[in-house]
Amino acid sequence: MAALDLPGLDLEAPVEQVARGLLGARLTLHGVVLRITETEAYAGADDDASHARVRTARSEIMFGPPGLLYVYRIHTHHCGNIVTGPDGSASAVLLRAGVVESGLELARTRRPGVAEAALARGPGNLGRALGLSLGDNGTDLTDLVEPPTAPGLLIASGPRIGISRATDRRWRFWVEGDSSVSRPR
DNA sequence: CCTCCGATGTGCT
DNA sequence: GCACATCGGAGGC
Repeated sequence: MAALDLPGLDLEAPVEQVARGLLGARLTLHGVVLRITETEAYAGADDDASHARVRTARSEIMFGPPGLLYVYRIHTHHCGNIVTGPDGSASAVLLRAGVVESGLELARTRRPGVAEAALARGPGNLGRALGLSLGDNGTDLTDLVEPPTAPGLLIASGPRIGISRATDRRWRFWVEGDSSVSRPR
């Protein structure tokens, strides 16, 4: 059986399917519980927008077993992904936005003066609200992710944001109408 | 070793 | 719409 066995959420399924399935899931990290509202799927060698289009020290984690945390740095921010797919295949789901359901005070401390709905809006802001750092790379999320409990979410999709290659894939997914979801540029 | 640039966000024009 | 912070990673030499 898979390293990460979550009811109703098969992390070894195709990455775009997992990205959809993670909407409404809850992630607990560094004192904050986040309900995920926006994700993006990234694959391996066949995805020119993915860090794993080439296998390097940075992307190595994406080739590992599902359920691990992949953290990368972009400019002044840290972004978090959940590794998916069988061990040996490269794919991950970028966490783009969420709603802070617990640990609100802590998240506010990390992002002073920011409206509640915007605390984890955008991957960099989400990482900050969760207190992510490169040291979190490789964290086993097995006991830290709870699959969605409320089925029937209205899910929308569109092109991924901020990439210059493989822009034809509609691999960004979000909960329609949720105020925490980020806007395309 | 060196140069270029980014799965971002904010602030200013 | 555009500049820019800020530094690790990727790739060139």
